Amino acid sequence: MRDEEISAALLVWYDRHARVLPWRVGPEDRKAGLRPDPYRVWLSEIMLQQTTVAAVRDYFRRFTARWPDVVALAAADDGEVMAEWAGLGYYARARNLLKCARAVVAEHGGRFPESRDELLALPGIGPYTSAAIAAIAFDEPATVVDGNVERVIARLFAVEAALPGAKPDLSALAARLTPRDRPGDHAQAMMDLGATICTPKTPACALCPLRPVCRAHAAGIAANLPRKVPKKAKPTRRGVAYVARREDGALLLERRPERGLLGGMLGWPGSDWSEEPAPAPPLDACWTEAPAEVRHTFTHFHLVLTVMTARLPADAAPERGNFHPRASFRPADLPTLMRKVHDVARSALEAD
DNA sequence: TAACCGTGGTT
DNA sequence: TAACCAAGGTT
Repeated sequence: MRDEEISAALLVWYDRHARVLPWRVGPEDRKAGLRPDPYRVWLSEIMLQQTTVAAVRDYFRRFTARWPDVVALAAADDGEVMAEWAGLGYYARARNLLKCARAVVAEHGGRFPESRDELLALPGIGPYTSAAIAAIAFDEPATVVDGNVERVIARLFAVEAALPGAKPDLSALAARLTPRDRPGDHAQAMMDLGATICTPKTPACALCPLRPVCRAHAAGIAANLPRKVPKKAKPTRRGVAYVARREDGALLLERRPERGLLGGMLGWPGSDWSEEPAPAPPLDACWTEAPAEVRHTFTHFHLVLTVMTARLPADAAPERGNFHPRASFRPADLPTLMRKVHDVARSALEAD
């Protein structure tokens, strides 16, 4: 079967089985002339980087309700955007989201550029996202290659070389299938197929529109592709977090540095995270160790945090951090690790 | 180039 | 339960 016929079969499947997503214009509406809002396409693509659709849904709804267009987002307060992103992870995305919105306003008059190269020059937009926005929002015949597409292509052409080394080969093969007509729907169809049929562990080949032309299925090795180089084991680090509560209920928090882990997010003052962390209380007080530890796993290490709590007098003067009044403190504004620390500390502070 | 950067669901 | 995995980008 020719490449064009494979693409056509995929679009027929997509017309019937496309997922309904808050940021998507479905195939019927698309063919009727509707186009998605580039702002919503961009926002969804940033949120979806290494993140599942289920996790993104509510964040997308809250962001678009609060900041309906790129001009509004560009004018937003940094802390409010970081708080709204809290829990979604990879916080550099949120910092770059603001940089990008402000660049679109300052350098492009508040409208997203339509070419892949101009999109690629914006903060937080890399090879995948630039192609996705160009194809989905602007109908450019850009080839979109994400983890789904890599998997679909590796199986379709039975590519046995391991990722990430095989990525250039997979991209070249994916480019052969990119149609001049409906490139955006083609990209979304490839990703929907990978997410719902051509899944990592046990692909539903019986339901796949490309099964008749899939070389991995013919060879009986679909579930074994794509091959990947094994990942390194995660080391375990330890640390101490300090939760101080003033008489009036105010809590001592500090804004983390822009760069690095949880950069730009609110957190509890604490030690370094290492094999043997040095204690680093933010002020002299009667610190009590909480009865439970906090365990959390990041991308490249496990973390075990000891939680220390203290009650402070009204005139306490900490060396680090700022007091946040009880009325305005929301655990949901914290990254998940810090939320876990709060849960443990609250139990300890209330368990008199 | 390879390390860094979150989190929650699935297996 | 531990490993795997998800619409990657930056340095």
